[in-house]
Amino acid sequence: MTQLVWFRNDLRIADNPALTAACKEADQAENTAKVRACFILTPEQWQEHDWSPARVQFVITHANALAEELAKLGIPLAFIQAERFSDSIAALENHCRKNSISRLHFNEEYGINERKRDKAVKHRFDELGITTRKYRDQTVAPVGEIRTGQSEPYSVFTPFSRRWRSWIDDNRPAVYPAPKARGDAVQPERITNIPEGFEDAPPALVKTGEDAAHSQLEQFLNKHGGAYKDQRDFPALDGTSQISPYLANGVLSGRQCLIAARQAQGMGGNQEGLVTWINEIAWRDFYINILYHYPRVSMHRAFKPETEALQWNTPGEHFEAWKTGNTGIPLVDAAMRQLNQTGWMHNRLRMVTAMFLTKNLFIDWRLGEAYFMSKLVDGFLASNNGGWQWSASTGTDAAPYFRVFNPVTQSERFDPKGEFIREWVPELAKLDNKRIHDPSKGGVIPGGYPRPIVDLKESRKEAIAKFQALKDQDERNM
DNA sequence: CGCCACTTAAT
DNA sequence: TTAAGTGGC
Repeated sequence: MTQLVWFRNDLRIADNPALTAACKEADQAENTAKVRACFILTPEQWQEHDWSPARVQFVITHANALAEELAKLGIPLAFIQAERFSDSIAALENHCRKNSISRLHFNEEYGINERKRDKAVKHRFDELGITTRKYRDQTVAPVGEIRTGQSEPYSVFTPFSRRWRSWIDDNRPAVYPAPKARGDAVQPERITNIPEGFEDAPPALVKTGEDAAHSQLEQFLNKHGGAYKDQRDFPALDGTSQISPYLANGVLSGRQCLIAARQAQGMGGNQEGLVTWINEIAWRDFYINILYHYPRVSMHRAFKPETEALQWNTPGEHFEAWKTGNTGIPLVDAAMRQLNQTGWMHNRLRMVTAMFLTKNLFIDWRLGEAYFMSKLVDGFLASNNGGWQWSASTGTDAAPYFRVFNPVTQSERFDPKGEFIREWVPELAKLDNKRIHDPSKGGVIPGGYPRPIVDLKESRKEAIAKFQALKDQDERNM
């Protein structure tokens, strides 16, 4: 009787329902019952899902750290090589045979390919007589639980979040207990090579390991949590939690974040900041639920089907300028350079750059979504897709199409002294606080910095007209 | 069915 | 302040 925990998007020991359950089942069996673990490397699949080198290196580093910590508990973690999800089924089967596995435990993932893979594994393992058990781990309120009065999924955030908060008050989620040592420590396995194509990543953004993740979380809640509401929109400030790489790859769970934040609230301090931050955890749960209820969003389809008729511009020089941070709009360029150089972008700037690509350049949101994934260390399908579709007005709870961020206005509001711009677009560093937001407006543009590649006013008007035409078309069809 | 509220922009 | 719009109660 050996239990196998299959780690995927949950690279942690604490608060891990699959791991806790496997250990419990082993404890209830005879003395010799063992717990093993595995992680499957599927680099070709990662490539296909646009995983960034930064993310792959983060995952490998943290899988190694996980193997080390599990080894101390007497739980050996095996690394299994498979190119794609479809190969991982046979590889897993082979591993289970060699290690006389009787039960397989894993936490659910909600992308369409992940779901297909898990279904195929269950089907095959049913034939083999190996029990599979899956757990709803990724959200604070188990995915699918939060529904309207008519038991329908929510498609708008605000009512979802109200229901979510009351669910939490009623259910008081707790973390799953971390398992105790199950015997002598074992020698940990280790991945030593970075898969081909993922070698070239920016330096690691955060420290490695679960302990480091928890310190980062605690430090944020204690030092910056209270000011979060007022500071989170200013990219030059250290106002955000910076835990997204951990969260996106399961080194921290949403539950742990929520419980830690509520604890910090209980200890006094500014409540409003933490309320706002908890709302961000709700956004994450919301988008995971959307992915779960509407699989089309992970099949490159718009949440609002009628927006599929939009004729996006062919991506050419404009798309290149956006990617490389050479649009002539300082805040957009600063943000894109931050992304390219660090694998991370401030959240407000994700909205600003996404709106600029989809509304001002009128380039397909799918291209932006894929580009972000290919660079972000915290690239997470549900949130990235949700955010892009929100910005493009093709998604749930979309920004009304006539509301287009003006990137220069955003710059004046959220980087008033141009500090963030100066850091990432050094050629503009000498401009004064007024001119730095739009150097093309009067005066000489510093050498090498481009003029804006589009007219903001004009392009905004055109985008709104295209959405308006779509709406008129829709009404004629009714 | 009428109303509230909205990761907000433009005025 | 208002509102080119609208989901959910």
